[in-house]
Amino acid sequence: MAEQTGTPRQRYRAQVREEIKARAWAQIAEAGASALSLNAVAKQLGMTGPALYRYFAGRDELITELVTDAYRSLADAFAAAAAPGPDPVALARALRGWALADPHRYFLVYGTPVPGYQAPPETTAIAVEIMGHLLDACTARPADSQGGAPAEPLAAHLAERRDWAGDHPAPPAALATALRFWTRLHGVLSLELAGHFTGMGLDPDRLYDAETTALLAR
Amino acid sequence: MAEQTGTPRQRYRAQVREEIKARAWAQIAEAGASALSLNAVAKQLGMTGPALYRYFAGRDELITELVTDAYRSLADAFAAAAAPGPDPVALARALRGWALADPHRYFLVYGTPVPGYQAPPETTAIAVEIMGHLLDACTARPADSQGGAPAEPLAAHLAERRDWAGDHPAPPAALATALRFWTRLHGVLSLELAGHFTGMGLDPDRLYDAETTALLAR
DNA sequence: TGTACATCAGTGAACGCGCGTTCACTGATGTAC
DNA sequence: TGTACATCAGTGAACGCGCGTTCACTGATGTAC
Repeated sequence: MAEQTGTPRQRYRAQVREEIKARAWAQIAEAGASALSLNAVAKQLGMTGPALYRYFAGRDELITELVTDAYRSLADAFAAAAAPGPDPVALARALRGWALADPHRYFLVYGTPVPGYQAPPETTAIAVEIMGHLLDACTARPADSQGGAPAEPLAAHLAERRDWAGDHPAPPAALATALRFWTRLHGVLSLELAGHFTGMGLDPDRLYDAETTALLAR
Repeated sequence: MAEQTGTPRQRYRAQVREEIKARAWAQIAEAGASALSLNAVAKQLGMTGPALYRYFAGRDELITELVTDAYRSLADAFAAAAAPGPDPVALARALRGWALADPHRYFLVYGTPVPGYQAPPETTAIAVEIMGHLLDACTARPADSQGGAPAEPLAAHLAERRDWAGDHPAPPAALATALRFWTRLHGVLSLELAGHFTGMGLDPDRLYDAETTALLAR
């Protein structure tokens, strides 16, 4: 995983940084992001608290790095899912797989904003990358590939504001489909991960599949 | 608002309880639920920390009460929206109005679960009440009122598991529509409130309206 | 290959802070006669 | 109406705790000659 370049000391540094982040994730998984404590992470690594300041400027920088990594991991998951060819269903599965693999990672990115903290600027580029894969898949659909005038009002709005699409040449119909994809899958996912379907006695798997299918039936 | 019954002391107690909760909400709105501090709330009320223990057994009980109140307020908002008659659009507007009026209240109910804490049992009944209004509105739609065999696979699943609907006599088609309503609107809302559309340069209002319209076009 | 030096990971003590919670108490409010 | 008593809201001190962060330091690792 980690690059094997640089001096021994550099490699050691990189390795310890990764270990710190791994422990931090474990701690977040247990008690949520707001409970992340530098001292506790250090103790788990057999170090004292101040030692971590050799690797991160402070708690905020650590969290920032974790958020960026979380975004990055979703982008990678999408890239892997898109590798065989453009396929919305593969992306839908990848999104859910990514979310279920570590719910707290999902929440760190898409859940309740951490108060007083805002995502680092790099995440914008990664978000564009993520949506890029989705737009690829949608554009490849015959139903969305036409560049003609979109029948729905939403597409008109989207034709004006396409910053989120980067410089992707997707036609308005594909933009609309991609966005619907995004909001609807997150709708099921966020309720599922927050445990609301368990309380309702429903099977999230079926609901997610149903939404995916419905999206493509258009 | 508060009942004017009971002895003066009881009325005073109820009043102070309400004040404590109001301050707690303000604090949650500022820094999130995990930052809620009894001492800080007490200080804002011109009291010392231990005084709050006359009113709540501890921090957990206070949060539990806030969660219950949050659920209750949504149920009330739905009841008010449904008063003129069954109308899905009115409920959709009520949901968004409720969420935007106090995003942290939304997050307390539908956002990242507070670690180590789980919603009190009363909330289940309120959730059924909330879905009841939604089911009323959907059942009233001609498209969903038929009791015939549902065309979609989702409706089959829903016909089996209808605990979340309480004893509501909604036909499977209405169950499916209500659930779609619920997940799709939360999809837009949760992304909106977490600030993801701002980052994308999109107008959440338009997206929400589009989803509402699409849901009824069926 | 050996020695002198520089780098730097990690320690331990200390800083000030705020947290939830307990306890014995004061003093005001309400009640009973 | 007045007095004796009970109730109970709120205080102030104290408990132990963990937090993020700083600082001067030790001692191991790597580098230069």
